[in-house]
Amino acid sequence: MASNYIKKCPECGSINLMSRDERGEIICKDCGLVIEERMIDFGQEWREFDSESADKRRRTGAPITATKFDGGLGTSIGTDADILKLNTKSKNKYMRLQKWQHRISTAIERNLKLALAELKRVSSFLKLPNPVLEDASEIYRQAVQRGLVRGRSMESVVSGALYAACRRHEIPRTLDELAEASGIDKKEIGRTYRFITRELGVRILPSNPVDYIPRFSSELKLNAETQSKAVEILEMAQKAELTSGRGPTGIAAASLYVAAVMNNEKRTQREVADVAGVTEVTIRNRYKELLKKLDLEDELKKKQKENKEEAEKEKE
DNA sequence: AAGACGAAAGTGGTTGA
DNA sequence: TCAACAACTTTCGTCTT
Repeated sequence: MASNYIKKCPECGSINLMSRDERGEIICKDCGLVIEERMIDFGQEWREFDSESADKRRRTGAPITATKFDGGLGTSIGTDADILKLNTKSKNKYMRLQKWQHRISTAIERNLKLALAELKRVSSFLKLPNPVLEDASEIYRQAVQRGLVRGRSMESVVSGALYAACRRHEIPRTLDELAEASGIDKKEIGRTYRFITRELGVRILPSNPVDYIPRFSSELKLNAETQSKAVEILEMAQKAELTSGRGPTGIAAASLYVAAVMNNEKRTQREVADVAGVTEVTIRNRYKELLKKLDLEDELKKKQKENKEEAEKEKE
């Protein structure tokens, strides 16, 4: 659904892989800036978390925003006017029900308010675009309604929802990044992520290593050619079925490493490993496979030779 | 001296009986 | 529920630049 292409981001300046997502937005995968919006009405206006301003700002009902605890819809048990018409006995009954409902909904609302605040905090820390935040809110809301939060901390469910939302929008952050941003243990996030996606039936595509390239690339300050090269290598690797079953970050990192060496922008394995959150060993393994299976050895040597020659020319 | 390489042992998660 | 298993990590010694 998402098509990728290279473009320069006016916000963070990084020459970057942009993605047009299912909402028609073009998003910088590095800083999360929304470059172009073609859709009529998503995002923007709903900055509210209190129900007072909500009614004023929202248009006729739809679209239902996920950042409000019940999406603006709700069931209430009778109005005051209704109740006045009833006899005393029934009145008491309905008032009890109203009270109950009030108790339940305020409890959920309180929880959701807190959660949404946390969600916003973490997502802005990670510079995630608005659609992801919306999606995560929706996931969290459903999780609460299904009682999946019980026995888990709110924060971990928030992180899990965010992680899932990132994956869905193909702007993945690693579990490590989520862990750092939220202060929740990586394993815990992974666990709740698996749990809630399973319980809610959220369909997640296996994450695509290509999605990691732009961010790693800009963090390593590699130029656009190197980045394209890395994507190229990655696509070849996918065709050669080198990618299945491996950690996507490792493969992305290895492709980037090879591409960097080829383009005379060499980074050490350590550097690449650090930004990708894997070890040098993993990079080495993937990198060895890439060279072997894709017959890149010759190309690599050739490029290195060229680079050397250029370096000598410079000296003169 | 730093980076690259590879072997060996350990960890956490998945899978299948 | 347990054991086998694959991917990844940690650690460490050796080779290369």
